[in-house]
Amino acid sequence: MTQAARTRPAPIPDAANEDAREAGYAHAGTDQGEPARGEPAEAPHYDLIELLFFAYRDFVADPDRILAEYGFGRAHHRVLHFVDRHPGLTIAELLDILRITKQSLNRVLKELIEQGYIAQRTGTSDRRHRLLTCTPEGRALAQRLAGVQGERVRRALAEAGPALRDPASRFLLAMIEPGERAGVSRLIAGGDPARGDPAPEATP
Amino acid sequence: MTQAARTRPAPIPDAANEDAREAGYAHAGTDQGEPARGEPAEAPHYDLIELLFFAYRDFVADPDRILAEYGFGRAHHRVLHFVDRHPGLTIAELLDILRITKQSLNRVLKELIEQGYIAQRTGTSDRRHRLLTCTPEGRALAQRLAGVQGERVRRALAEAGPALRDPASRFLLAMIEPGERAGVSRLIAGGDPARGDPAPEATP
DNA sequence: CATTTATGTCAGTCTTGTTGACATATCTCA
DNA sequence: TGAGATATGTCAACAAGACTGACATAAATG
Repeated sequence: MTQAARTRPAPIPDAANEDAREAGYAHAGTDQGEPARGEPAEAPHYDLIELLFFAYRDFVADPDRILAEYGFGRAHHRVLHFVDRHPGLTIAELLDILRITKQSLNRVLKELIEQGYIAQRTGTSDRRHRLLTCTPEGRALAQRLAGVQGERVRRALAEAGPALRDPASRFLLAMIEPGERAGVSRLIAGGDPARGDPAPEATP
Repeated sequence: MTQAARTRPAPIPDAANEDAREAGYAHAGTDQGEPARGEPAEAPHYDLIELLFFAYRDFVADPDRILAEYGFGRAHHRVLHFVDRHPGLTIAELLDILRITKQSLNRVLKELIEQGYIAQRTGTSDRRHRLLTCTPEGRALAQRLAGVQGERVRRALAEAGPALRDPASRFLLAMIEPGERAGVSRLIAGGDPARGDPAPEATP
């Protein structure tokens, strides 16, 4: 057993310390402190804020376990995922999606290439470009990872109601920076990340 | 300008490389490859998977900017947030919420205490416990951080429809590991993280 | 009094992000 | 054609935040 899981067995602490809540600078529950007379300035949606934290925490835990088998991390996952979803992606496009520096990207990308999960080709119309694609191994891993995440989503919708799919999507999209939403929508719709048009089906 | 934002100005790449999609191990869009005859084994919900990634990315970007002013990071934010929400929280409870090691927690917690954002008291019924509370400064910072995240949520609901609040909550809750949901629900409802009952209002 | 529990701490490692500087190949435009 | 801009690659250093293992102390508990 690792140290991350402490000595205590229960997933939720079980110490029944009745006095633990004699808070000093206390406040609790629904009272949110008046911000400035006049405007009640509604309280933050603490429920959604925290649900997003916990949901994301569990959402990435599944892939993390698989990635550990390969000696990879989350950074590798993101690269593999978007390259799998968008074969022919360039470095610049990937940088734009991931919002990290090219040095950070290069480190993990180099490993994925060296270990045969991603392949590079030189662009033909612009030979400066490096077009990234997954090898069969990379594709298999990417799909295994998407599999466990998709399974969590599938189960969530099955349990909470398939009707939630659309509202959940719309909420999450609205949580994205307004200026980015169009690009993200195109990307998710399978569109070319570089342009506005739909995905040109891979030429066979 | 930093290196993270590359030379190219556009948020979405603008190179019109028409040939970029002559993929090698190509696949695209909706075809998901047959998994094993018999069961069609529905494709993963790539839309929700990716929306979660992008939404979370922007969701944490707001606090990150504020935290940088104080020389703090995301780890400090999480600690501050849950201590603010649950005054009198113990170390063990916090470890259980955050799912990190005590060493990791201790590093950031020590900084928050030394710099006067969080205060510690010894438990009275169990003097081994350290009951954590925010100082006024800690509370102010915690609320400023919750403010920007709450504002994003508020705007999302205003734009995509207030009716989404409940469906979004239910979806996110369902995305959480089943065994954890009850505890998370209690926590969010303002309940004592250690027990099953509602929050004992802070004794004045 | 022995053991367990809650917490603190030292020391080292890993992943993944950052900055700054510089190199190379290729494309574009005047 | 040649000057610049663009796309990529790379070296070196650094920081945050996670991890591991080991050990120390105080307090509760039987």
